[in-house]
Amino acid sequence: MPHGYGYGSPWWHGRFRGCGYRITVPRQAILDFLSRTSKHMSAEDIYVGIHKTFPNVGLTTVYRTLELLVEMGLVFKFDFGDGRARYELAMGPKGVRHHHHLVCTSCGRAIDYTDFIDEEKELLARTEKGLSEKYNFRISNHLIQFYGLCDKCRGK
Amino acid sequence: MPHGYGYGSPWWHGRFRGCGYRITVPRQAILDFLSRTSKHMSAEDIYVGIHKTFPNVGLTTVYRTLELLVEMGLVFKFDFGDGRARYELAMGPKGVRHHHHLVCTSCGRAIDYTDFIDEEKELLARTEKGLSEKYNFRISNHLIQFYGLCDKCRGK
DNA sequence: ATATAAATGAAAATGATTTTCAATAAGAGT
DNA sequence: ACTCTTATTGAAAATCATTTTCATTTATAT
Repeated sequence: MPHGYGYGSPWWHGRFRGCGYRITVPRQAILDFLSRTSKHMSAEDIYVGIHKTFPNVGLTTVYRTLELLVEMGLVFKFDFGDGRARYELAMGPKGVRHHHHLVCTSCGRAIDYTDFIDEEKELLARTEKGLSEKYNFRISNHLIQFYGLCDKCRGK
Repeated sequence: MPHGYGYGSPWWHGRFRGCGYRITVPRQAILDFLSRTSKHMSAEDIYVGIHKTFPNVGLTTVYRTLELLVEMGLVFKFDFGDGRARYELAMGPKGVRHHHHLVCTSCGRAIDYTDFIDEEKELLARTEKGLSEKYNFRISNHLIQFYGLCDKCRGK
């Protein structure tokens, strides 16, 4: 099997071992679950999602694991303004899934978009460089979100 | 006094009256306080800030007023990732204060920046147009934040 | 197989924000 | 100015996502 991780250890085992973190059932369950969806999941969504298969993984552990994954850079954490954080796998075997969000201020739905990323990337790189120098900031990340009304909510 | 609103009713009275909202002491206090600062204030910051002069304005009213002001578009609400919302006056007599933020992931400090706004504006306008059409979204706003370590937090 | 420290789950704590509800006050009409 | 109507308010209680505590379990180095 050239490329792909169908058999053998999942690709992220090395990252864990390298950081001295243990590979546990809840962590595998959560990463596996996240890798099977492209939606924006809340901690509770994930808890519910794995509960059928792993009934003894608690919500606390989901929160703790997500915090760890965010800190490791494996997961992105977003705030769409409804008071609960959303999580998404940052990258898979194929690399970083770079995208931004269109958030509906009425129903809270968030749509991923990857359009215009190339021009955007170029501008962002320049902006980051300029800002880093001017404010002596080490920029590691950015967030772009557009807000508005989705097609369903437009008709009032 | 040509231009400026030093005497007479504050500029936002009309907006309130037009919406059928009453002009009350707490609302005046909060708007006045926000117009005197350029910092990013939490609801409690505002509560504390006006408490000396207006000891009988409660925290509940601060939250309620901010919600109203955000809905009216007079105030922007931001999330810098520390669990408490921050508020800023959206515009003054001089117009919209368009800027974005550099957020330090270590100390939580947020720096305003207005650099590169012109190029950015152009790209954003194009992106908004494209996204609006493609996803049938009515975009009304956007958020851009850069995350990293500020000068003070860089030296670990 | 064993030791040891990391990881876990349940319950309790936290803390920002919201809701409830009776009391107050803004503003229209007089 | 006075009255009426209803929006607005403040205090206390409720909510709810997330975090902390702590005794127990488990991954993994030995």
